[in-house]
Amino acid sequence: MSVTCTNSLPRLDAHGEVLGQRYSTYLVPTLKEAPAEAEIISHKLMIRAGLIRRLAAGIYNYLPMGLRSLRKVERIIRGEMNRFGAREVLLPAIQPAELWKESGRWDHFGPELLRVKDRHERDFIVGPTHEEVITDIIRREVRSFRDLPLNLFQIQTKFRDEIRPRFGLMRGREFIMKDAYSFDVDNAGADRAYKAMYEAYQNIFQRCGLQFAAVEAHSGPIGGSFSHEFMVLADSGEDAIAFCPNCAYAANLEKAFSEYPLTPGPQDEPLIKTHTPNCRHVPELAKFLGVPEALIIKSLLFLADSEPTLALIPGHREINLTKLKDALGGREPVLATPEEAEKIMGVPMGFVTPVGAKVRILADLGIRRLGSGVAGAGEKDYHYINAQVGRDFQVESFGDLSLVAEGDPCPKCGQNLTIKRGIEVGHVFKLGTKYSESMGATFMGADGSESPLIMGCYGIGLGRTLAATVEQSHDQDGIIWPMSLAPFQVALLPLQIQNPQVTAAAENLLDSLTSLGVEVLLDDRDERPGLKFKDADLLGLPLRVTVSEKSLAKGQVELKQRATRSVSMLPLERAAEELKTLIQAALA
RNA sequence: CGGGGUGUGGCGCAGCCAGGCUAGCGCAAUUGCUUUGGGAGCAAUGGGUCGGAGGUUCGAAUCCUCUCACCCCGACCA
Repeated sequence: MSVTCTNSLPRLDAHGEVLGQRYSTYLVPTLKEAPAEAEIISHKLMIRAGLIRRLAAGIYNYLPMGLRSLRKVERIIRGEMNRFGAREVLLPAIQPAELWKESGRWDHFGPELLRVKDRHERDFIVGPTHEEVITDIIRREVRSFRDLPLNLFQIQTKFRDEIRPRFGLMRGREFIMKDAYSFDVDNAGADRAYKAMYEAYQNIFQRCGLQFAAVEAHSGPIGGSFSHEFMVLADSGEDAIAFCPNCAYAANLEKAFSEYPLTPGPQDEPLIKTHTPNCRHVPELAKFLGVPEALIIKSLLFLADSEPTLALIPGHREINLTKLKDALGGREPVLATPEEAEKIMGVPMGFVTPVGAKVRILADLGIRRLGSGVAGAGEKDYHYINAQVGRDFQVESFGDLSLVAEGDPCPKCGQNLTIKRGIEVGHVFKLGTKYSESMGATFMGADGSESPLIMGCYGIGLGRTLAATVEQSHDQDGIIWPMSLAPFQVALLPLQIQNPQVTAAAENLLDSLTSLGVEVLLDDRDERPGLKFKDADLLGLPLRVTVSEKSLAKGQVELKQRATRSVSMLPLERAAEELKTLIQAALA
């Protein structure tokens, strides 16, 4: 068995990638039908186009074509990170448990954290993120303000044992992430680092050809820090975003705030207990009493670490669990079941009352504006009318607990907000001193005093960025790659490969294109034209060049642009230069 | 974790409820001939311990028990 050898080695680009790849010697297992496991379009197309294959739930192989695109995302990210002053490192995937115990996250991270033991029964984790490791480096190596500021990043594999991985690369358990960590001596410096990363991220997603928005994000109970998520707009996105069509306001629904319209309840009216048979739910109660739903004080019983808390919110509003969790100091609120509620409050759900309640009561700001309203009476089939805040029941604290809804007024300009869906591809986060304090990462200032470093962290999901690109850029026939992320820039299709003239013309074009640094996939398979066209559409390379007997007779080749489907003829001898020009224009 | 569903050749599926010879179909693969600008035709060929284990039975892809894997929905509003 012998293999035919080409007389020369292939041309490589500056990154060591093959410029002109022959389909016949590549691995591009395209499929006519999408495997049943794939649900969303990007997942289906990435499998059908032979970019990825699933190994286990939420764990994927990148095949050669997929890897080429991944590398391009990686290079764009690396370039912008370097440009904005971050320095690349590479940290281990496996980390000793001690570090996580020190930061407190060994106990608090939950089952997402994959814990493993080595042969000596010592505890390790597979890194879901690297704050601990990076902080450990800094506390060992950085002593003085003279070493600062510093921003370190890496591009590396993470593992998070997600409850429910789904949508292919979109929410995997193992995934590749760019994570950066900044260290500054003061808040002003930390803000500068944050702004630099914000700008870098805008460049990155722009260069990836994505339609995206930077939105205010939930920052959790980590302190008075702030954060932004970079969202790719797509209907299949797992996140909801509130947008103002008028001003620049945009926020993750978890974070979005609105002072929604509300008519205050009557003041200083007597508390009246009234019979409300079978009125368990807000709409039926409002209808029965002939009052607006907003006047009803919804009392929801939650358990946080089995401690009961009553959350009050106007009847026409919904609770934002993320905000409630923050109000509970980061403990996960779980809505009590009807049985638990009845056991704790002594009445069936729907009649639970804040009046005289022995549990902790938190209320939405709307309740304070409401002043008084209809509340459960703590007795089956009875409600109170004119239950007044402060007089009839006491609230431990008021806060923003409400979920923003479509049409709510914008907190900045008052215009009606709209809600769109998005895929979170990046997150910039001001951490403050959470890790530097718990892990003792301090520096000595010019005045000789020792202070904790101010940190920031900044992440981008590479696979998710790739999937989001496909999600946003495809048609019925397949992927439409932006020039910047396409595995190859040109698909070169000789149609009659048994015709030596056609083959020679294609080989010559391949040679001149690669000598100009153009990335070409030459479909040298002995297949019918229709099949090659279908595969080319599926793979979605931006420029398709067809070499056929027909066009060759006129000294031309045919160019078809994947995105626009526009067709034009190029003179054979100038084809390479013209393609090169097109590519440069697209990348500019 | 709760609910629903699916595991049959590389991919997509039928067969299962009413057990019965060598387990089928389409695509893909291999070979040959024809064909050649939008997933070709004909012919032949190869490939499956029917997810796994146990059980019932003369006989199990099919029925029962256990188990593993995967997918979807939910884990949210009184």
